[in-house]
This record gives sequence, C-alpha cells and structure tokens, in this order.
Amino acid sequence: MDDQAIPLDAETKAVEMPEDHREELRLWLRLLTCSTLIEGEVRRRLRERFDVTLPRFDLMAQLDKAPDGMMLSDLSKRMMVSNGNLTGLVDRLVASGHVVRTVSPTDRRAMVIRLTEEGRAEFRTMAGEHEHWIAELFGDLTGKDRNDLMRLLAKTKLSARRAIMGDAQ
Amino acid sequence: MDDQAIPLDAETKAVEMPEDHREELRLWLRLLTCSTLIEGEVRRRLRERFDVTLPRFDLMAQLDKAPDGMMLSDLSKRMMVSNGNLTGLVDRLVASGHVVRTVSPTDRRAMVIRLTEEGRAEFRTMAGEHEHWIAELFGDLTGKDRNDLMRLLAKTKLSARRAIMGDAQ
DNA sequence: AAAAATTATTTTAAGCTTAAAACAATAAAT
DNA sequence: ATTTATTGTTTTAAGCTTAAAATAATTTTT
Repeated sequence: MDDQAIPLDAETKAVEMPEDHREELRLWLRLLTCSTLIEGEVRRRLRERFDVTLPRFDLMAQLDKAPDGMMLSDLSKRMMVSNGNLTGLVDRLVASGHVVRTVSPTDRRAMVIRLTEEGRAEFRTMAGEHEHWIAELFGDLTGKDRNDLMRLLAKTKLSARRAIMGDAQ
Repeated sequence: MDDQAIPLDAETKAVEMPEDHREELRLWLRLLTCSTLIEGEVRRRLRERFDVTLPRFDLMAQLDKAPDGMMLSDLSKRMMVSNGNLTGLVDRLVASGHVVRTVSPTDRRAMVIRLTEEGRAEFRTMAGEHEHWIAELFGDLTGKDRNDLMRLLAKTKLSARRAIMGDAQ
C-alpha cells in the first residue's frame, strides 16, 4: 500500500525500487533473541541441576507423551531435527538407561523408542522444575500478554509454514 | 491472585498445592517452534543459494555493522555464543578470506575481527536476499500484528533477562 | 613494585547438528 | 512376480556448540 501512495511514471517504475523490510528483520531478530536467551538459560539449569542436556530432555518430553513409544521418524518430525541426529541421541539415552529401542513388530525397518521406568521417573522430576523455570522466565507478562503473544505466534507459525511449504499441502 | 480466591485453612495450605504453569509452557514451546521453523528455513536457503552457514552469516552481519571491526569478546556477547565457539568460526572465515584477525593496538590480549572487502561485498549480496526471505516468512502478519508482536517480544526479553540476571544490574 | 584478581582468548573433550550417501525393508507399478 | 519407487534408519564427514581448563596480558590491590 505504501507503494501506491506516490504515483510513479513508467521510467521510475522500471528502476529497481527495493521495498524496505527492515521492520520484519528486526522482528525476526527479536524473536530469535528471545528464544536464544530462554533456551540458553534452560540449557544451563538443566545441566547444573540435573546434569542433562536440552536435546535429551526434549526427546524424553516427546516420549513421555507417548506411553507406547514413538517411531524414530515421528520423533524426528515432531522435534524438527534430522534422523541422523536422533540416531546418536537415542544411542546415548539407551546407554544411560533412559530409553529402550525396539524393532517395530509391524515394520522391520522401523525403530520404536520408549522411555524406561527410570527414564520416565527422572523426566517427570525434571519436567516439574522446568515448568517453574519457564513460568519465572515469562513472569512479567500478564494473562492478556500471554494470550496475545500466543495468538500472534500461532499466526507467525502459519505464515512461516505457508512460505516454506507453499500454499499447496 | 488465584491463590487467594479460595480461602484455605492451615491444613490445606500445608499440602503441596502446585500452581499450573502449562499455559506458559505452551507459550514457550510455540515461541521455540516459530524460531526453529524460521531459522531452519533460513539456514537451508543460505546453504542452497550461497553455500554459507548461518553462524558464518550471523558473524558477518555483526561485522558489517562495525566498519572498524570488533573485539572477539564483543562479538561473543552480541551473538550470545561462547568465546571458544567464535575462535573456530573466525578461523574458518579467515581461511575463506571473508574476515581478518588483527591484534588490538591498545591491548595485546585482544583480537580485532574485521570484514575484508570481498567479505563485505559478499555479505551485502546475501543480506539483500535474506531480508526478502524474512519478509516472506512473516508475510501473513499485518502491520499491527508486527507492531504488537514486537512489543510483546520486547517485554518477554526484559522478563527473561530479569529472571536470568536478577533485578540487580 | 610485587602479588592477586580480572579480562581476553584459545584449547580440549564431549556432544549436537546437518546434509548427503548408503542400506534395508515395504509399497506401488508394471 | 519383478521392477521401481518410497519409506525408515544409519553412517559419514564436516562443522557448530558448550563448559571447563589453560594461557597470556592487563588492571587492581597491597
């Protein structure tokens, strides 16, 4: 709409007239700063308090929601990380006794990953504290702030998805 | 304030009465999803289009704003990454001819990192496209959306900082 | 001025992460 | 039924990332 505010003749139109997207850029950088800041602190506390890494915690969080376990490829989609990444992560969590890896009975390619009893118990303890950390980190936001932010981030998520995947699918 | 809505007798008070912070948790996960989604796409396009990694791009973006270069430790603070991380990153950017590393004339401990002419030219090209990608990714947000989101993220950033550093300093 | 503390950077070890290639099993097409 | 394509996982190579320890120079304290 700004483009139409000032009438342009044919010559002026032909000249490269780059739109200014600094506002969107600042928005993106601020979003990134927020998540980096919070993620870094969560990572630090998880290590300090439970000697666990954030990726391990995230993986266990996914499995905690799936009592019957999850396929590695589903984990990959949910966590938005590569399959190869998960292979190593699961290796280490198997080694530490937090999860088990079994071959799917219906598909011999697929691996089903499941929390062990100990893994689940340990995760629940960590998750309890984690929830308080998050509440503390977002503590200055009012209920309305959180609501508004939630809505705007939902819209942002959809916008990004559309830009990434195209409107198709 | 919710705690005071229902009067509790001494006995009830003594029982563990955990507050529910699932709302904040969902907010955090949504924020993280947004930044992971966008960051992943930017990373993918930088590689595809310019064969460059996001950390390299970020480092050059900082240097582009500092014509006289920056100290490694300042870079570290700005980018919110460890010093050790930067040492390797700078190594690789020196090897590819994008930046130069010089000892500070005023402090023999300090390294000043600067873009080369080629590095700056290449960065400017990439930054131009990058700005369009971001605009596209946030394309479904209205001007008001962007404004509101900007404000809420500013508040979130302050809230997180307070929680991390404490009110002091 | 010498000792102690701080600041700036690098090194190290371990783990995280990705993209791309390889492998293996299932599903679809002929 | 065989070929072809797809799907699920692992491996590989390179790079990113951190925390902690080590090194070196500056600043502060005594």
